[in-house]
Amino acid sequence: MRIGSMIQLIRGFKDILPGEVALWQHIERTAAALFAAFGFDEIRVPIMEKTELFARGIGEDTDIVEKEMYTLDDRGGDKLTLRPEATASIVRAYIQHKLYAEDPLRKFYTIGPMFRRERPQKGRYRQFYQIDVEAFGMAGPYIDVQMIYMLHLFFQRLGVSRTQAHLNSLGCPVCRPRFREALTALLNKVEDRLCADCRRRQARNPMRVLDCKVPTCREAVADAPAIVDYLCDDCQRHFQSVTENLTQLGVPFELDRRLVRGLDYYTRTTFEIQTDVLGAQSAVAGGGRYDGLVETLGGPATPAIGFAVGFDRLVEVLGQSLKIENPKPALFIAALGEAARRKAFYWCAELAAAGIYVEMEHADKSLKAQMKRADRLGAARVLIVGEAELASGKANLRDMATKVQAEVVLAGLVDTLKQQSIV
RNA sequence: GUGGGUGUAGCUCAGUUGGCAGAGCACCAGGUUGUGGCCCUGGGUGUCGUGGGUUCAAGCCCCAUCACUCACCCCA
Repeated sequence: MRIGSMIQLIRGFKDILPGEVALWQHIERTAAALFAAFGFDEIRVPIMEKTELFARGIGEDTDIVEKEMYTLDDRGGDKLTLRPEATASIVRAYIQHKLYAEDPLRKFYTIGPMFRRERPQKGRYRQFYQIDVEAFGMAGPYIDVQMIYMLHLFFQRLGVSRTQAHLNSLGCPVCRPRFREALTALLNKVEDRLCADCRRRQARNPMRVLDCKVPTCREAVADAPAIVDYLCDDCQRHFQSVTENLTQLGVPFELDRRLVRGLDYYTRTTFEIQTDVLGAQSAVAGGGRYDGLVETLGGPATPAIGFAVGFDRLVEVLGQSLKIENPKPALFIAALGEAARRKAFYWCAELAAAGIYVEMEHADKSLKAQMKRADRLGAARVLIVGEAELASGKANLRDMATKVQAEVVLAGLVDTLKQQSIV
C-alpha cells in the first residue's frame, strides 16, 4: 500500500485541515469587520526580511534574536530571516514608503505566519499565526485605550470568555534609568538567592528578573521596586489616563506591576490578555507602546503602539466551544448508468457555475450507496436519474428531510430548479 | 536548549509471565436487481513511529532515533 517512505511535516509546523478552516475564516472576518470600524487598514508585508531589521528592531539581547530565528544566507550574501513577529516589518514599510507623508496618523493590521524556533508545546508552534495591529503617530493615551478596547470587543464578539487583561507601564527613556538603578541596587543585595538565569539577566536586562517564575527568585524580589512607582510625571499622567478611560469604557483589567515583556522596544503602556485554558502558554494577545522604534529603524521620531493576537491560541480557545458547520449541498444527483452519469455531470457543471453547491457520485455505485453518501453529506434533495428517467424525460426529486418525492421534467432542468428555488 | 509522559487500524484505545494483531466507532459490500438514517450479515482497511540488538520466538525486553505531548525557558 505504501510506496516509498513517508515524509512528515516539519517539527512544530502544522497543517490547518479543511474542517478547521471555517473557524479560521470566521475569526479573520470578525477581525476585519471590527478593525475597519476603528479605521485600521490591512497591510501585507513579506514573511522574510533582512536579519538586521529584526536584530535592531526587537533587540540583540532578546531570546528571539539570540536563539529563535530561522536565518539563512541568501546567494547574494545577504542574511535573511523568516519573520519572528510583524511589527518590525510594518515599521519598515511605514518608513520605506513614507506612509507618514500623506498623513502621519496611520493605523494598520496584518494577519499571517510568524516563525520562531522554540521547543513546541501546547499553544506554541514554530510556525504560528498572528493578527497584528499597529498605530502610528499618536502620542496621547486615547489610542492606547482605543486599542485595548478594540481587543476587548474582539474577544467579546468571538465569545471568548475566561480571559483577563493585564496592564502595566514600562516608563520611558526619562524614567526608566532611575528605576533600573533602584532595581539593580536591590538585585545586587539578593544576588546569592537568585537562580543562574536571573544572575545572567541581572546585568543584561534586569527587568526580566521580575518575570522569573522560580519561587526563590520571586521571594528574593518580593519587595523589589515596581516601575510604576518610578514613572516620570508625563508617564504617570499617561498611564493614569489609560486606566481611567478603560474603566470608563467598562473594560475589565488588572494592574500587573510585574508584567514585563520580552521585546526591547516597548515603552509606557504594555498589556497582555491571558487565559487559563491553554496550560502554561497563558498569553493569547499582547502588545504595548513603542515610541522609540520608528526612529531606531531610521524613520522620523514617531510614537506608536501595537498588539498581536495569537491566532493559533485563539483557535484553540474557541475550538473548545465554537463549532462551525461546513456547507451542505443543495442537491445531490444520484445517477445510474453511464448515460445518466454523463447528463448529471453537465447539470452539476451548470449549477456550480450558477453558484449552487451540487454533488454527485462519479463511480458506478448502487443507488443505495449513493443515497447513503447524499445523506452523509447532508444534501437537502436528491435527484434520481437512470435509464428509465432518461427515456421518459422525467425524474424523481426527493426531499431528504420529508422523504417526499416530486416528479420533474428533465428538459430545461437547471432552469426549472433555479426558478423554483429548489436549489 | 533541559526534564517527564506517549507512539498499535481513518479515530478512541485494549493487548497478560515474550508465543498466530484485537475492540468500539468510522468505512466498504450485501440483506432490499432503483431509494438514506434504524436493524442484520460479511469485510481489517496494520511496516505495532523508524533503525538496530537480545531471543527458537519481540507490540511487549535493551539501545538509538524521529514525532507527538506536558512542563521549564520564553512568548502570541
